[in-house]
Amino acid sequence: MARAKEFDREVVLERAMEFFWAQGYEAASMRDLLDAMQIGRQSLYDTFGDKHSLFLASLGHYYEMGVGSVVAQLSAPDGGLSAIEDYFDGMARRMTTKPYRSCLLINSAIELAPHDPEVAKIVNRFVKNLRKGFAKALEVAESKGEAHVDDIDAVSWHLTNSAMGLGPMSKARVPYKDLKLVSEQILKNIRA
Amino acid sequence: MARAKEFDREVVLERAMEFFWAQGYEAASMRDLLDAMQIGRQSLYDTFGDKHSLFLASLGHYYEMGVGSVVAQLSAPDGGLSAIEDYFDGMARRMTTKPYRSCLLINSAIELAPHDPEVAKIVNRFVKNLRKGFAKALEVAESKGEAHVDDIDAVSWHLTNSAMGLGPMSKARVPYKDLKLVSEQILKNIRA
DNA sequence: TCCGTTATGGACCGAGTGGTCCAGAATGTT
DNA sequence: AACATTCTGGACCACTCGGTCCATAACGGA
Repeated sequence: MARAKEFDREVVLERAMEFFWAQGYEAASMRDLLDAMQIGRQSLYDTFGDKHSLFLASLGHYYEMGVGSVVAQLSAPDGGLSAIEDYFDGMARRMTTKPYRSCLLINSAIELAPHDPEVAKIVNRFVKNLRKGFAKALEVAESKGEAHVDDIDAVSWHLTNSAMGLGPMSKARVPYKDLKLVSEQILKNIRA
Repeated sequence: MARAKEFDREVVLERAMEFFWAQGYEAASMRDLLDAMQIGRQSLYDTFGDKHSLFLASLGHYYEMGVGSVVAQLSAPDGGLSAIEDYFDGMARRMTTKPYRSCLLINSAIELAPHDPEVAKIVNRFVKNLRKGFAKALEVAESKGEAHVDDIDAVSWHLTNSAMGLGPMSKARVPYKDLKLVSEQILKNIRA
């Protein structure tokens, strides 16, 4: 054996993810990416491969670190309506404060999915999981008597669509005040 | 006077718009753009200025030719619920057939608005107009007794959010069948 | 201590970018 | 017919892109 890596893979991947999230794929140049990751050029190529592979790794990291747990909370056995409420209000609040970034997966859907089958696959899987999460939360809500949903399939798709809408809305600079109205209206529609 | 232009400004602008629509801003190179527009290099720069100006012109053209009339139909005095229904079903159908392109303005919101104040302004104006269109359609629907809307502000924002959601949804390859469910559910929520 | 292995970062590469320049062709006016 | 004006398209520019190469430094094992 010989010299050990001077950086932690997780740490620099996190930085890459942050940078892609803030800039988008095309707009993020490898040079700026290197700066942001605070890592040597060759080290990056040795560790992650090319730009596209690095992006896929970042997307994976984003899912595991961020979205995964949020979606999981939708399926919590004690969740129901409040889980859905938390999801939408959390999203609305996150998108309209501090770094003003919408969801990396939604961004990727728009920018890359049409030309990039691998990204398209990941995004499609995310959407399906999100819908499943909503469906589960609706079942729980129904069993708790919080809501009466006649067609869980239709309503869960509708909720998924509403979640995706928040991305473009925040990018269009719609303020939290109005996104809050959206979130409340969504809840009102499914409440018993 | 001298030689007349060999092309029609509207025609080549339409082609540019189509190309930006299909490719996105960054992914559309000037060389490919020239091919698509079937125009000489210098002619383009003389007529439209640089790439960014050409894009803004394309976006304007998109609004005037496409979205403008669609939004206008929402405000039609005999519209009401059916206008809203037509809007969503039309969007869902358009996004999931033939060239599979979502709305250029939604795409631009994601790709450019964060870094491009001019685009952000246009997108923001579009969103506000769309919301106004929905509000008007809701008023008409109410006056016709098709729906009872307690909070037009909240519901029109909700509809706007749902409309924006269709963009990412279609890019994520959600099929028409499911988008149709979304569209129906939206209507169900506001029907009396 | 010395060797083999690995990480490192700057030099470098070809390709492609948006944009400019200019010689020449095409046209309306006189 | 001759001129002035304008359009046209290819040559060309500086620059940036993603990616590779390589000499050197840093380290672990024997």
